[in-house]
Amino acid sequence: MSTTRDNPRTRPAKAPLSRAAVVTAALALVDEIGFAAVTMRRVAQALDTGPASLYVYVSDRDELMAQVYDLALAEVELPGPADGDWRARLESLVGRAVGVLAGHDDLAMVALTGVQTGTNALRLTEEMLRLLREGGIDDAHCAWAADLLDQHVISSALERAGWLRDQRRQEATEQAMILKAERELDSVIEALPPAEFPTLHALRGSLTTTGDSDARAEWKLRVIIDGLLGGAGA
Amino acid sequence: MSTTRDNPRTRPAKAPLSRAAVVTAALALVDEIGFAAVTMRRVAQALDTGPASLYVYVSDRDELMAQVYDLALAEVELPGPADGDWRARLESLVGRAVGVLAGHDDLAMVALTGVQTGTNALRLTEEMLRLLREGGIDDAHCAWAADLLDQHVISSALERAGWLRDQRRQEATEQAMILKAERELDSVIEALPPAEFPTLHALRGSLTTTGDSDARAEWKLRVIIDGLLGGAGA
DNA sequence: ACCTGAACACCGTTCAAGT
DNA sequence: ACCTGAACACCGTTCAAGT
Repeated sequence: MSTTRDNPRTRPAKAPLSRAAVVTAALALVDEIGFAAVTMRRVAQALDTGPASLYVYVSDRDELMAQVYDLALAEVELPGPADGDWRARLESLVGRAVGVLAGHDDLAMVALTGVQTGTNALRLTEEMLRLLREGGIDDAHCAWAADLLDQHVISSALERAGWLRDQRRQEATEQAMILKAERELDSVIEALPPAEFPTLHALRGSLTTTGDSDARAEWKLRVIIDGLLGGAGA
Repeated sequence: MSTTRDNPRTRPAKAPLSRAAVVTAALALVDEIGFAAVTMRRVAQALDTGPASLYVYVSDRDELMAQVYDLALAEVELPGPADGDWRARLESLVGRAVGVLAGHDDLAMVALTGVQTGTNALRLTEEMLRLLREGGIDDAHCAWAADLLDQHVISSALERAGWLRDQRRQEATEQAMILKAERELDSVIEALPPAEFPTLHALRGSLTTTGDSDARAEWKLRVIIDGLLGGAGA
């Protein structure tokens, strides 16, 4: 595989370094080797240069990853009239954001460090707020509601990314044991003293069935929107 | 400060290494220098030993941090009858968990890597599930509800930890400019084309007032519980 | 048998020296 | 003026060699 990179036939004649090229290469690497494994040195290597050269275009690793995060969010298409009323559109928007982010390993971790102010992040926030207002959510609460939905997007994306990673690893090892993590939690609960943990024992079956992470994320989103409409949220 | 550690008068005669000692030292370091800055080497240094010695008691950094996370959760007191009905107790429990975790910098990041199966994490989950059932939440949905509440705890703790960090840094530099991040977001929105981002402009005031992170976390929690009671959650 | 010094294979970031 | 080789100050983890 290293021969492919070095082969002048498969590599473009020139590699005109630029901020966009660095960010694009980093996103491709996230998909290839995973978020945590993307280092400045590896990004540089992918661009056939030294790590020091990257600092001409990005100030540090965190800033680079923030750019990568926003580039990924460009993949999220805003829902249109065909997606239904404001609530259906909001659910579409959130679902797509989760899907896109989960498709780039743990990239959503970037958003945990603070509010993202990239163009695409703002584009999604704008649409989220617009739909919330259309749904009659109080102006005073829209910001908090968007925050809550953002946290849902990030958490669900990370959960789903982890699930996908496990899935892939399982495929690679061809193990028949479906969902190792599931069985692990099951046995942990089983070993707990029933007198102190009666509820965990009673609900053991439903606690360890984590397979349908999609259905769960959608259910959570419905709960949040219901809450926004029903109680203190309005 | 380094003289204090080396001074035999202030240091116990022996340092009997153990798993508990390693975990306790690591938690103290998280509070002192922050989650990201805690390395195996620094933990070893705090215990007057070499980094290799830690691997007798923990298998790697992730496992150590999982232990530290669970040790921190021991600080969370379960609500009692004095805290009110199931809902008031649930809100207390969640609020305390957020407070405790936020008090240890970004330690909550540990919980993003997967379901935590430490004793204290399970103790909190047990109580959460018990209260949800007492509140009449369907058995089939309790696991998902606890998951949603967990995500809220972790997200809110990280948000609050970041806010506390900014606060501390601000005090240290004695800067009068209150909440730099706030003003930054404000100016970003201001610079946005109003035609494309009308809602962000309209809600600019409420979007950039992030000060009361406590009130916001409590509002979000109310929304979630309302949603659990009102709609698809029941 | 248990512990650990020293080493291995990495990091992010800087900056003087080159073009 | 712009770019980058080489270096700096770190990492997590391993393992052979000591006690």
